[in-house]
Amino acid sequence: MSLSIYNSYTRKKEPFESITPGHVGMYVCGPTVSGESHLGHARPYIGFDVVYRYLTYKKFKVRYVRNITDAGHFEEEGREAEDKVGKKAQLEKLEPMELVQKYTNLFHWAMKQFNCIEPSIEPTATGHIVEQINMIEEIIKQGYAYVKNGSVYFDVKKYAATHDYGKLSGRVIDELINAESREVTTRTLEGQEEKRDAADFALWKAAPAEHLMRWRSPWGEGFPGWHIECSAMATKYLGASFDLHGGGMDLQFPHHESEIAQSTICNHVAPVKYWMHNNMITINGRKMGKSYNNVIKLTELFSGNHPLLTQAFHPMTVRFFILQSHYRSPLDFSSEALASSEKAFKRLWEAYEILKKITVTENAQAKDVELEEKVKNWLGEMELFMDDDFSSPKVLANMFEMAPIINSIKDQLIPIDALSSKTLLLMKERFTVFLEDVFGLQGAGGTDNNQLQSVMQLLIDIRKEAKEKKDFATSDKIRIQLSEMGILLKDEKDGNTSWGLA
RNA sequence: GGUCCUUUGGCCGAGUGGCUAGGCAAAGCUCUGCAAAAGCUUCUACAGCGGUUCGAAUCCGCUAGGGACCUCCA
Repeated sequence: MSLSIYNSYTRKKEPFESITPGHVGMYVCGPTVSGESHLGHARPYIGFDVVYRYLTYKKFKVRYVRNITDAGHFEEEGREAEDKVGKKAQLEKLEPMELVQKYTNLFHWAMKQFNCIEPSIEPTATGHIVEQINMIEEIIKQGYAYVKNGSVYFDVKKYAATHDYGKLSGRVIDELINAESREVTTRTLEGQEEKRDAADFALWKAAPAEHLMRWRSPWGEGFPGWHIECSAMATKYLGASFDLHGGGMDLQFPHHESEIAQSTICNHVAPVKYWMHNNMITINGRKMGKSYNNVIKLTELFSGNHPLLTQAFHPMTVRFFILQSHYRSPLDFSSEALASSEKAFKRLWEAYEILKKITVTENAQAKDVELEEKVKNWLGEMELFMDDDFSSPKVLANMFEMAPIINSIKDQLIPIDALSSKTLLLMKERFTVFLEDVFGLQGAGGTDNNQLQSVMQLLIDIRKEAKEKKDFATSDKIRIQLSEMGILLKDEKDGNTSWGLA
């Protein structure tokens, strides 16, 4: 019953032992709010939400920190950022915080749609400029950074001489330093000529005159480099050394590698005990990303308004789709795959709804010992699977094994006393814990409206009367028209009729 | 060019030495006024070649395909 986590740093599954017993410090790289979140972004936030939920279920007190990257050179697509100071009226100018606000709100909205629990602390980069400057000063003091033309760079070569730079991402330092490989790349790096070495990265960048986001620093006006914010905020809220750091695989290098270097120099200790990296969501086998021009934004996904989508998808379908694969495996998106997840989720959730309604008699013994054992085994495995590096697909598979049993109990194909009352109660409890508490899933339909319930019951009664009178024209009219409205009637074995959203 | 990963049935996806993953789709059956839902059954795959082993989808090698990172990136 103890949790193991695959640590990207050691490339091994390791037993999870938190630094402070009973407590976990967890940091996840949050969004850059210069644009709208897409399906690819959904993976880490849902994946680590499940990690957070599971740790909480395991009785850890978790401090979950997820930043908002709101500092940098932001421009909105289709809106010119050029801002010759004073030439335009205040309101005509692009205000970077306007973008930040807009996309932060949108991100929060999406997280709510996905039923992701809010982090304990959601610090912004712009709110921690002082901490970042302090950290950079400390790195300079330690002799691992140098100032050039108002910018500050981290001295990777010096750091690599005594530290294992490149270990997390499996990089060979010599290659990075000599950087011959860069000949292959097409893009030229900004400020490259200022660096002592190509592998060095910026801690602070001097702001050009037209740059809107700028802060005063000991080195002149500028803005923080991309990597320093995470180091500064993680240190501030989780301490020099904390338990878990999560993010997408694509952040391993250079972002997380640099984070390790900065924090190690400042705090004289490795910042993170367990590094976790989720794999990418691909589309036609290719990573979803801005530069590939293949992104599906979350708003498009929820509305179905995208050429690659055949329909709209409910956030819970997306959540379920993501949980159906292991977080370290690549996950290929297609409208078809998502549609199949939608059906699967609906089936599982309906079985769960039925399970919740099953009345358990007290202290009944199992009549079907073989089935009893199977069910107990499936239920017992669920936690073991999650303990094994969060194997959510296996937990779901076990639940699907039990779905036909639940449905059969309802239809009395399996007598309720086949299973002991103890096992039935355990099944109810395990389903609730895993589906709702750990996986954070919710029913997709809003069918719990009392008035709607009453109206539906009335229609069902009328239809039943019509059927009894063999007035099938009326009964079919009710069924077919409801179906056109997206409501499905289900005639059940016992003569009752239930309904649900299609 | 370097580093690393990956290739599972019509589709999506678990699985790392021996035992049915699971889902979707499809087909048949049961139930049903018809249908849907539900239940039962069928579909038994691991890129290719070679090796290790009593035994390999699972380990090793080679070949072929795909991908990620090396550059903003979840």
